[in-house]
This record gives sequence, structure tokens and C-alpha cells, in this order.
Amino acid sequence: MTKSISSKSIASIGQRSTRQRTAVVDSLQRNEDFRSSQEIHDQLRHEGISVGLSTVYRTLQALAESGEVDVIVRDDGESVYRLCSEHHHHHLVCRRCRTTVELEAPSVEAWAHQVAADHGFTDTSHTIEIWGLCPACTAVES
Amino acid sequence: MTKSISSKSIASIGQRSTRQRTAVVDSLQRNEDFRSSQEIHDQLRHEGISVGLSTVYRTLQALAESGEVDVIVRDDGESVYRLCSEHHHHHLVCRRCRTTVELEAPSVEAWAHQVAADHGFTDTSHTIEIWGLCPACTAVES
DNA sequence: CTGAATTTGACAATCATTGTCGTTTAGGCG
DNA sequence: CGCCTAAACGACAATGATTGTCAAATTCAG
Repeated sequence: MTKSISSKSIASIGQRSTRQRTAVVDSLQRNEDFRSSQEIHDQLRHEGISVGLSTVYRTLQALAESGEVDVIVRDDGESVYRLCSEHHHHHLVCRRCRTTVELEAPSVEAWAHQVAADHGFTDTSHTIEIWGLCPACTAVES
Repeated sequence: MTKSISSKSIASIGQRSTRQRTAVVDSLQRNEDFRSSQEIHDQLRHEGISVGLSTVYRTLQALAESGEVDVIVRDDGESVYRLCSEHHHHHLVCRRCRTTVELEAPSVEAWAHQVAADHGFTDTSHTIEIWGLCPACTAVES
């Protein structure tokens, strides 16, 4: 199954399957949390897999555009990525350790569309992120 | 009243009231929509008011920290600011012309806190932004 | 008015991201 | 198989927002 997700992901972002794209997708699959392009690049380096930084950026952007991965723009402006399931959802993220919980909120989805429509807005989308300290980090904060 | 908001805002971000801080706050008051530091800097320049770019950044950050202004990090990572009313709220923003509607959503607020609490998260906050095309821009998009 | 502490601003530095462009590679075809 | 060509790569430069630095200017209490 791992392999199938991999190939599906790669297939959706271009016509060719390359060593580099495979490596990036594999890296994403091994991580549950959000990672930046640079972090993924570093991880691959440490594993002895040489992939250009530009390529990591391009691959992640392509994956994001095709909807294969989630993107969150952090407060500091850095974009972080993570493989996601197919359905639309949001996140509860620990601002300290990055632990992430995927949330579904049909009622909030509906609210967002409704509010936008009420104001005459079209072609709407939304971003909803909840930040906090996860149980573990709450304990650590002495 | 305008003046009182001004002085209150300035008072809350440091001990001294300066020409530069006043200019930045005035600029914010004259705009309904979100502006980046650079845009505000440009606006002041065109009005013949000379304020260093660093100062604009510092002032806006201070205002944001003290809660006097709203900050949104756009998709491209640029931070944009706008004076906000006292209560917590969210935004419906036109992704083309930046027209902004302030939203209140007590039920969504409650949902966010509840969900976070359900997962054991503490010290929670959230960002909710709805993007779309406002009526005017919907019409323009030929 | 005066002096110390705050604030400013010109400029350099940082850092994520994007652009460039010559080189490499995937993969269809003969 | 090799060949060929478009797709993809990657080293590097360039961009652009933001942050750091530090001497000079300013604020304001006394």
C-alpha cells in the first residue's frame, strides 16, 4: 500500500517518476508531522540521498497543487507540508512540538461557505488552524 | 475619537509617542483593508512623511503584539496589518482586491476551544480566514 | 534646559523561496 | 538494446520580505 500511495502521488504531479520525487514522497510518508522543504531536504541528505533543494521545493509545490499534501503557512511565513488524506479537513497543531491532529468539521465548512455566500463572495476557500499546547508539552512547560 | 484611538494605540506599544508611530497609526486608520509594512511605508512616503522602513516594521509588530492590530499572514508569506475592533473576530477577504469583511462567529469560537480541549490541548488560539472573490471582483473576472 | 534612555534609520545581513540554464535522465520508439 | 527528445534536475544567482546593527536624533522627566 505504501508503494501504491507513492506511485499515485508521483503520477499526479507530472509525467515522470524520478529518484528524487520518490525520495521526497517517501520522506513525507515517514513523517507524521509537518515539515518544511528545507527540513525534508536535510533529512534526505542525512540519509545519504542527494536531492537538490530546488527540486524539493518544486516537488512539494507540485504535490500541494495537486492536492496530495497539506500546506500550512506558519506564523513566520515558512510553508510546511504533510501528506494528507483525501477529504478536506483542518488541523490542531501543537505550537511547541508540532504534533498535529486532523480535524473534520462539516458544520464549520458549511458555516464558512454560507457566510461567504451571504456577502456575495464566490469561489471561496478557507483556512482554519487551531494552535495550542499538546498534553505532553503542557506538562513540560514546568 | 480618532485621536483617542491613536494615542491609546501608541501608548500601548512603548513609552514614547513619536512622529513616526503617530504616522503609522494614522495610516492604519485611513485604510479599511489589510496593508503590508512596505505598503504602509510607501503610502507615507507618497504623503511626504519620511519614516524608516525598519521603524514601520517595528511599530506594526509592536501594535500586533499588544493586540491593537490584526495580522494575517498571506499565502505568499507576507504579513498584512489592519486596525481592529476590540473583540475577537475573523475575516472574509477578497483574494483579488483585499476587500475585507469582519466576521463574528461565537459558535465557531466555541467549537475551536472545545475541539482543542477534547484533545487535551491548552493555551489555545486559532486562525480562521475565509477567502473568495467579492461581488465586484466576481463581475470583473470576465 | 539637560541628560539618560528610548527610538530612529541607513545599511548590511539573513533566510526562505524562485529563477536560470546547462546537464542529466526517463521512457517511448525503432 | 541504443537513440532521441522532452521532462526533470541541480548548482548557483537573484529576489524580496524581514531582522540586526549601531551611531545619531529625539523624547521627556526632573
